[in-house]
Order: sequence, then structure tokens, then C-alpha cells
Amino acid sequence: MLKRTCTCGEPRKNNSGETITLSGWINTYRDQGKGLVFIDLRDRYGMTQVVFDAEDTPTEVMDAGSTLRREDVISVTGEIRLRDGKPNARLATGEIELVAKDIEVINRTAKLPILPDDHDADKIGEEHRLKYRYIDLRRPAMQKILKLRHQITQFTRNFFASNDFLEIETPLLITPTPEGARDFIVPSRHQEGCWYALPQSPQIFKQILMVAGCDKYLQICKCLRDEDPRADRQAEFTQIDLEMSFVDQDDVLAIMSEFATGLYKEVGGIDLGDLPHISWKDAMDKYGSDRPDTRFDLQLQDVTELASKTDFKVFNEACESGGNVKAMRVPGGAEKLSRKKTDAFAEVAKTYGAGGLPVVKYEGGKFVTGVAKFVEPIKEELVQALGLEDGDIVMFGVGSYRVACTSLGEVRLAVAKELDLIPKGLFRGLWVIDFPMFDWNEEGQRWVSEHHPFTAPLESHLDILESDPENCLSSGYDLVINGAEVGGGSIRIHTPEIQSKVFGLLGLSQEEAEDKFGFLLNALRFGAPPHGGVAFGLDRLVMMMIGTDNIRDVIAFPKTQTGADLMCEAPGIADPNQLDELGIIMREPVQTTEPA
RNA sequence: GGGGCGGUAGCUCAAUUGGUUAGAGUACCGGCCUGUCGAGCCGGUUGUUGCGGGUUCGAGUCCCGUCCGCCUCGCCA
Repeated sequence: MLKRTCTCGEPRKNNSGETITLSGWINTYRDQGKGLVFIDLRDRYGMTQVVFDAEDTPTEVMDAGSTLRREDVISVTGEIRLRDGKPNARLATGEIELVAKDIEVINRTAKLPILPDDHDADKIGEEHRLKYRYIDLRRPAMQKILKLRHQITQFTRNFFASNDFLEIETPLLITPTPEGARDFIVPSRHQEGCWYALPQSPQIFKQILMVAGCDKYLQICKCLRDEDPRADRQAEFTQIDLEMSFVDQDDVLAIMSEFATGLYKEVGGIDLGDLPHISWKDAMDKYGSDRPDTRFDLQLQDVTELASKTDFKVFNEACESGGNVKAMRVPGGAEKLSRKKTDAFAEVAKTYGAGGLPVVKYEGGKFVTGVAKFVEPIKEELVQALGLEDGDIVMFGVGSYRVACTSLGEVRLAVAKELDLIPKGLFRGLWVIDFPMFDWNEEGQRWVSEHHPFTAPLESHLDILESDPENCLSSGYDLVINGAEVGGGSIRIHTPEIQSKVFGLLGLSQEEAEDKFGFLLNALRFGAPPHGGVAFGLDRLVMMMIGTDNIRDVIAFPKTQTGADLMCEAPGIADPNQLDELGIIMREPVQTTEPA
């Protein structure tokens, strides 16, 4: 093999006259006829134009050159020279070209199913890109993502290493636990009938590492949750997982803020500014979300009391059942938001549990359209409360506190998108703190953890943990950037007494708690330091910096909505002998279906 | 589990109220062309219309079922 002496991104005009060897893929070929062929040779580092010029290239090399096709793999030796034609400003190497003197055609490609072209990549069906991922990943845009992801993990390791964190691995084969997401489970061969779970996160292990005196822990680890994916969510994803001992919330937020702002600045060239703290209640009240997007101004206001003075049945029912009415003023919205558009926003509200989206416009000093006649009696008060000006539109979120807030909060995002209120290139981050400890689950008629069962209550709320769980706040915190949760954590419970109480509130009996979490409770009995930490979603960090909404763009080998890997065709059928060794009998004979 | 969108040539798409031989661009193959760079010009090959069933004289088009992909609600401590 002709071994390369430099990469396709390197040669410049000051290398003129040098003889070098390049290796790579044929990106394009331009055959000008007998005696002149251009190819662009591509590797991870860039592209260089290679010219086969009969005046300077040996005949047999000319012949080989004219047979080259896109994505063939070659090595080519030649001399760098300034281009005869115009330089190509779009290529870093655009001022020079390599005059082919010797060539080795290393591997010719079969007929290509897709072309690795950034130019029309978004036109290619994602299904094809995933099936032929090795071709798709050759695209410079995909290479850029892989590199950015690498830079983020490198920055992370360097940052935390220089702050005395130890990178420690935790097991992949662990024990199934109740609570939380559905586990992926793995059969045990040695103990027939028993199963491992794949970790939803290393949560308990990292806490135990604190008990073990490790003090500061870091891991960049895979987490697995057998739940339905979304555009920004995969069953298999990566967390930057951290834990620290002898710290309080301020300590954790301080170093994690330093990390986050440093990361965005160093790797992304993005100034995140300060990361203010906002309480969960404030976030819900003002933005209708526990991950508020603060890049634009629209805010929600509570008008429950005013609404109760109206004769509007929808308002009254919410008020009487202890719910809320939230209002959002959209300045100048009366003209910009047609009935058709507000109807579309109503669909958004309905998706999030609201019955609809009452709307009223304020024009010429009076309310018009929608629920105008219902809010007329509270006109003066409403105008004053919301600071209404002529030409505004008001939308209402009605329902239980969470439904009123979140449905209108989602409408807020839709309105911002519709009216193009979100400045491009702006990044805004904040910490959401003071989450509730619990959320009441109607279906199961029990409390569930808002964060997770190991989250400590605020010290000041310890006394109401059991007497008033609804109002007990936790030490949980989420880092939110541009309306996306990019990380979250908490100060953990570090005594077995409180941990048992929380398990109890979650409806886990003493026996169940001991059975499922005994190892943690035990660890807490043997000298657990106060500790807390964070996990950042690596995939989301990459997505945000690269500017994509699609998590599959930032994962080398992602899975589909049904958890399939279209390239390797996972999941697959196990050999009957494998199942037999594991003591597993299929309920139904396996149906092999022909792929479509 | 629910709702929505989609599946036609290797790829991206078109195909009128159901109508005869399913087209175009691109890729690929052949030819021409000595300064191109998403090269150009000329010619050519390419189809289980996802799969199965039904209605019909006739189905890419209508109906039923099913598979796959995407978006989404639930779910994701």
C-alpha cells in the first residue's frame, strides 16, 4: 500500500513542489476528456483536488485515474502545484492541486445506495442513512459532529480531572429495581430465573462510591431506559455523571456552572453568561414549564381570582375544583394571530390536558372575539393586571395548577415560534431549583418522586416531609438551556432513617425497601458522607451546540422509534440453544417477518 | 396503548375523477470534451408501486389487514 504522508486537509501553497502521498475516498470526479481528469480526494481532515494531466502524469496512472468513481478508495502520490485554473475558495486546499504520478486503487465501491453529500443529505430518507451509516458518517457534517462530541468529552475529562474528580466505572449488569423507567433486563445463565437489569443511570453506585470515600467521581456512561423514544430521546443514551462528597447545593451548582459555561465557551465558542437560579414554582408560574425558555419575554400570570368573578363556566369549574386560570398577554397579537392560528394553539393546549384555549383580543378599548363577553365584567381589572394595550391578545390556561401552567406554557412556546420571537444564536441557561419532593399520581393513587427517591428534602423542609409531603421541597436542581433540560441532580439523602421515610412515602414497604434497596440502605448505615451530584445529558449538549433537534444526528449508531438498529438489524432472534442454556421458553414460536 | 404523516427506479420525487406502455432529476453504464470544482454535452440501463387480501372490465390511485420509518400524547424516578 502506498502510505499517506499527509492528510487531504493539509496541503497549502507553501507546499508547492513537494511530493506527497494522500489516501482517501473519491468525493467527486470530473473527467474533462482524454488527458485531463480531476478528482476531489476526501478524508476526515478535508479535501484535495488531484489532477490527472497527460502532460505530467504517466500513461498507466492516467488510465487508472479515468476509471475512478465516487467513493472508491485510493492512495495517490504526486507533486503539489498551484492550480492552473482559478482557486476554489470553498476548499481550504483550494489554491493547490496534486499532480498524480503514481496511484494505487485500494478498493472500488459497489453501486452506492446513498451518497455522502452534505449538500443533499437532508433529502435522503433517514432510514437509508441509518442502514448505511458507514457511508452517511463520511459526510463532513457528520464528521464534525463526531469531533465535537469528542471535544466535549475531552473538555469534561480535563475539567473534572483538574478538579480532583476520579473517573470510575460502574457495572452494566446490575439488579432490577422498582421505581423509575422500565428496565432492560438480561437473563442470568448461572442463576436460572434471575435477571440482571441494565442501568437507567449509575445513581446508586455513585452514591455508594461516596460512601466508599471516593469524594469526587466522574463517569461518561451509557444509560438505558426501555421507554418510547422521541426526537430528542433514545432508549440508549450517554450521561456525564458526577458526584461529590461534603458539599451542599451551592457547592454543586457553583462548580457545575463553571463547567457548563466553560464548556460552551471553550468548545462551542458560546457565551452562556451567568446561570441564574429560579425556583420550580416561579418557573411554572411565569413560564408554565419546569424547563423555561428565557430567550424571549412572554410570561404567564395567575388570574384565578379574577376569573372566579366571571360567569364563564370553564373558569368557574377550574376555580371551584381548586385549579387555576393563567393568562398570557401577547403584545400586538390581535392582528398577527388569526382565528386559524389561535385554533392551532388550542390544539396544543388540548394535547397537554387542557379542555381548550380561551382567547380574547383587546382592540379599541374593548374585548372582542372569543370569550369577550365572559371577561367583560372583569375588564378593568384584567386590563390593569396584565397591563393590556390596544392590539394585544390574551390566552388563558385553565385546569388544575399543573395543567393550567403547562398547557399555556406550551402555547407560549408555540406562539414564540409562530411570531419568530426567539433570537437566533442566543443561548440562555438557568438552574431550576426547589422542586417539589413528590407529585401525586392519580392513576396509582400514590406519591411519586418528582426527581428520584434518593433526593434529599431541603433541610428546612425536613420537618414537613411526612406531615405535608405535597409542599415539601427537595434539593433537586436542573440545568436548563434554551428550554431544554441538559442536566439535573440533587443533594442526596445520606441517612438510612430519611431514606426509609421517603421509601415509605412512595409506598414501598419496609420489606420491599430492604429487598430492593437494601444495599443502599446498608451503605448509608456505615458512615455515609453528605453528598450530591449531577448528570448531564451528553447527547443533548451536542445537539444544542450543533443546532439540531434530532438526537440521532449526534449518535454514531442510533436506534429507531422501535428500538431497532437498522444497520446491524438489532434486535435479532436468539439461537434456540442460547435460550435453552438460559432456561427461557418462548410463549409463542418465533415469527420471522420479512423486512419491508 | 392512543393520535397524525409517510413508503413508487440505487437515491430524491411526479403520475388528473380509478384508465391502456408508471415518468423526471440524480446516481450508474457508454461516447464526446485540456482547467474543472454540485463540471458540461449526447445516448442508454434500471421498477414485486413496502407486504397480504378485497372491490372493479381495469388499482400506484378505493377498502381491509399488516410491516417499516418519522412526529407526538401517555411513558421517560
